[in-house]
Amino acid sequence: MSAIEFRDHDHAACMRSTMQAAEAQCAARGLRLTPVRRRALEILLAEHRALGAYDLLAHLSAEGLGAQPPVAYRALDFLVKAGLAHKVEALNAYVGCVQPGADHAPAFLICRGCRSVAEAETLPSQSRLGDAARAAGFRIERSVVEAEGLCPACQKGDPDK
Amino acid sequence: MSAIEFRDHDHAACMRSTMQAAEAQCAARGLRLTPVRRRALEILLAEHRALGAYDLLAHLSAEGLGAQPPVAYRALDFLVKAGLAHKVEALNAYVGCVQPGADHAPAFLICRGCRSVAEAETLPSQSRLGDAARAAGFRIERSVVEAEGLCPACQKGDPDK
DNA sequence: AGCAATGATGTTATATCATATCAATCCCAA
DNA sequence: TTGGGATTGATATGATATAACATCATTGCT
Repeated sequence: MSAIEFRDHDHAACMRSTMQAAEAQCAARGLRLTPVRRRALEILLAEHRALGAYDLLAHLSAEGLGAQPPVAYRALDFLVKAGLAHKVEALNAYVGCVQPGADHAPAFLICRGCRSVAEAETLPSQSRLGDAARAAGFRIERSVVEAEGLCPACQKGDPDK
Repeated sequence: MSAIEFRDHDHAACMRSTMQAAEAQCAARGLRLTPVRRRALEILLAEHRALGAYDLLAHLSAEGLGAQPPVAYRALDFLVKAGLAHKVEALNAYVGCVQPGADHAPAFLICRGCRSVAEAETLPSQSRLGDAARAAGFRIERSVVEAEGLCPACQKGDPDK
């Protein structure tokens, strides 16, 4: 994997292509990417960071797109269910998915310096936890794999990236 | 690993030996296992389930061991820092550690039927996420590995185990 | 077009999880 | 025996999340 999130890249293009992919997904699956949902996704994708629901709500309400918590939570719920965003459990925060499409079990690298979040893939069934689950007769339905630490930029003492 | 949490076992003995190990740990490291902390750990170990901080508080206050949230959170904070309990991020809840001792990066199998939690070990550096981290130059400091699903008993339609 | 069913949004209120702060107390060591 | 650090008690508040219900929009049916 590439962890593009931690590297310099053409972020405008990155966002455009991700939004296009999201739209294609919704069209293909009959999901409605309404203005609030679309804007919520754009906000989540604006930086490769996790945003709290109330942070998102602040952005939305500044744009007149709703002022109460349920607005943000409903948009997040839709995006997460549609696989367009993920919840980062260790932060109680949400991040836009840069590979919308295939169902996937995401894994995150979370920088505690700049709060950037990079997404990788897991195969829980191939992990040691998968071994343990098989041995115990446990059926895994969803997995949460998150690592906190320091991204390359923050290791160099540049917490703003 | 054995996932003793999902199997019938002599739980009284299980708790006794875990509490002894916890005491030994504290003695060896100069930590004070005060009455509130000790009781909190016993409550967490009473079943192999995750308890919310306020669930724990309810037990404690029923025994006259404090009535306000900070009591529970302070006890949990101590236990987690001492490695005697863990936070289950996916549930915002806490579970007693059945292998107190060595610093470890725990991984959990969480049953959504009966809320039982089994603890396994991870080696994040050996996982695909570890590969991704190395490739990205990311330094992992802490990892969260949790799988939700159904334990053997709940797969058989026995949600009370 | 008219209409019903479903989905989406607006709004109020409240539930749940967690911490800041400061005073009082305990415990050990010098 | 007293002083400093850790622990506990108590009040208040902050942060995250959902329940419930009214209204509005979209779609599909006739």
